[in-house]
Amino acid sequence: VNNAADMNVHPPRRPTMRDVASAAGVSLKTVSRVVNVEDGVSGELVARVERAVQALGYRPDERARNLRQGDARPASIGFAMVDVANPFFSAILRGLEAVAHEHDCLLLSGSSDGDPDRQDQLIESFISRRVDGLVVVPSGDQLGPIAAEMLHGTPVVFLDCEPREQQADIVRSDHFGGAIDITRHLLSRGHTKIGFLGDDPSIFSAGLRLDGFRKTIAEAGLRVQDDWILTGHFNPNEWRTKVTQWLEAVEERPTALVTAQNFVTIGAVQALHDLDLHHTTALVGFDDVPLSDVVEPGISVLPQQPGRLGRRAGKLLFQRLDGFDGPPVREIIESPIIERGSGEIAFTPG
Amino acid sequence: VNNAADMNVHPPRRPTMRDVASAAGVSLKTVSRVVNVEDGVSGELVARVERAVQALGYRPDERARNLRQGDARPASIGFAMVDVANPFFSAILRGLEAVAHEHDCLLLSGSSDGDPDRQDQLIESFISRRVDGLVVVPSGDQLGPIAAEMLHGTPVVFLDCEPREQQADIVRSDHFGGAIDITRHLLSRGHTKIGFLGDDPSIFSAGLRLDGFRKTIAEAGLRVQDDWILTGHFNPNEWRTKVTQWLEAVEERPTALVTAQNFVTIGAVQALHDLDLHHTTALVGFDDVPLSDVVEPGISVLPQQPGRLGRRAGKLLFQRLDGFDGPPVREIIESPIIERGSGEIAFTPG
DNA sequence: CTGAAAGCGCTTACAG
DNA sequence: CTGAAAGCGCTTACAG
Repeated sequence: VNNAADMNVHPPRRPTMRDVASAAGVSLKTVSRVVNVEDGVSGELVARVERAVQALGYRPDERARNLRQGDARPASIGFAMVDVANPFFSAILRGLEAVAHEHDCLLLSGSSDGDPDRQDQLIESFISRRVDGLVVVPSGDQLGPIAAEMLHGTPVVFLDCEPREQQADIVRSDHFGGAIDITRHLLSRGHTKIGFLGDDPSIFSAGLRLDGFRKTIAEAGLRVQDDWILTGHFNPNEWRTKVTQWLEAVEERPTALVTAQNFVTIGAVQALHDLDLHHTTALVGFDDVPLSDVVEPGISVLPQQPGRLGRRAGKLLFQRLDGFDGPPVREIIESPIIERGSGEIAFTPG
Repeated sequence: VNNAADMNVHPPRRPTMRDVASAAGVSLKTVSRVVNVEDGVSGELVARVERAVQALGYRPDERARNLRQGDARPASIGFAMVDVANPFFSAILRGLEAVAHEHDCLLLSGSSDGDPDRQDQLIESFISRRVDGLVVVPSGDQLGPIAAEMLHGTPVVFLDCEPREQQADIVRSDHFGGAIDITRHLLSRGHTKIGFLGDDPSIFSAGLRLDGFRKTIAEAGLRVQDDWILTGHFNPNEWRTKVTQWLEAVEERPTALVTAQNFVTIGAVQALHDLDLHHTTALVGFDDVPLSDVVEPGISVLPQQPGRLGRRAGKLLFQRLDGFDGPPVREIIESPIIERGSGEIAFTPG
């Protein structure tokens, strides 16, 4: 009782279940029962333990609990994405968060910045924390540590992509079909010189969108010109600069643009305005963008539904964690183009 | 060697350090040494252990390691915010993520949606995982479980707010001063009927911004009219509707608006366009918004620097975790207004 | 250079 | 209804 000197050492030791037990004069197991609201403890002991918990400010250590519990109830899931600063991903994250919260489960997340190595690190850090499940929007087409982890029975939902040779649940948009729709939309307005601006094609969705573009251009009997294709991983301001430089330098300037992602769309619209080309150059983008109906002309887009993607992926994951054992689910979400003006600018010769 | 039946049981048991030890014919401790790249192990044993690790696909359990290690190296930090779907917060998160990654540390995060109870749950779930530090943008002015946790020596950085009666590191924007600047900016253009649209004032930053607005209006000898103040927690579309209804219903319509947050700005700009008031109603917002220089008129804003806030908060937190023991740091970041047109619309009588 | 024992904070499986 | 023992997967502190 006279260890005041000890008690005042800087970070006062955090009370453990053992401390609560001795303070309440009961066994460890009794404290465990009370803390976990198991029944079969007399009212008096419950009260005594609860008083001790209060007095000491005891909080159970979830790591220790989880360590012994093994595969009781999902305690945490992990989400690996490209860049949380992109609203597309943060909206997915928000959807996942909501589902995880409903299941009283912690959500770990991180951005890979499109770097496959960084992604592998992320996934490994999730795995080393023994997450109960994973949702992944992969960078690159390597599965890295994911495949091995699936062998251990960890359910994985792939978002916005479709890994080869891997049986797993998938939720994604129709990138290929969407790119075809957008490209046809521009072709039907008379454009023959169409540029494509997008993420690095090593990202699954970006690659498929580029494929859809190429295929549609070729099918229209046009040639795909490589200097009309610009890809990379940039933020809106960087895209603005890139696109401006490109439009100024390109030998023959396209009369229409496909922008394959929200940051690209924002940068490209700004670049067109900077060069005063916004009323003559058609543009349709993937992803909706804030204020796109207020800009002149309005920005035509094929919107994704990131919040819905996130919630759906979360639902599927928890279904698996709940024991669902059916064949892999594969959901492909299509969306129609929203016409706001920029995509309906017709080609005018000369 | 003949337990094939056992091996095929559905989720094959994850190999532990003990499995590696027996496969390599060494002790637990030797495996631990190799896995943690401690020296003092003969080349031959290192090779044998590494072979076994490979063969079994062994991955250390970070929870168990962390449990025994106690306060060795920061393993994880937590970030509680209002809403990750808001780019302001996701940009902060991205900044924090970068710093956490530099320190090889896991970042946990979650959204409270402005609900203090939800925030307490979040913080408690972080604490029960024994995060080594916290970064918090609080909802409401209660510290909930944070204060108790700080007593245990867990460093906390408060972001974008300033809790009363709590010694802690703080990084935030100058909400009060910013609101004064914005309001004066509009007053100096001749406006006397100025509306304020913002987050629920129970959120620290929102409250301070409203205070700054009120004070400046009063100092100008004007009366603060309650029906010119609209607050709440909505997304851009909801704000668009709210603002439209409000502008249509309000007895005397303001000629200028202060929008205290990015989602509000987006919704309000859309509402002004919907009602064709955008060329006559002045508007200055907190936070920058995509495409704000492309809209007509351009949207004047007092930009925050969320990425910088996040990185700065992360740096401070890891400084504390590194043992820095100085007095609380208090950084207040000021920004100038970016004039793009909407804020410079002068009041025209009649 | 290598290892056997004890412990981190909790839960499981079993006794009484 | 209550508890003593063993264990989760690792590390620390100590021997040899």
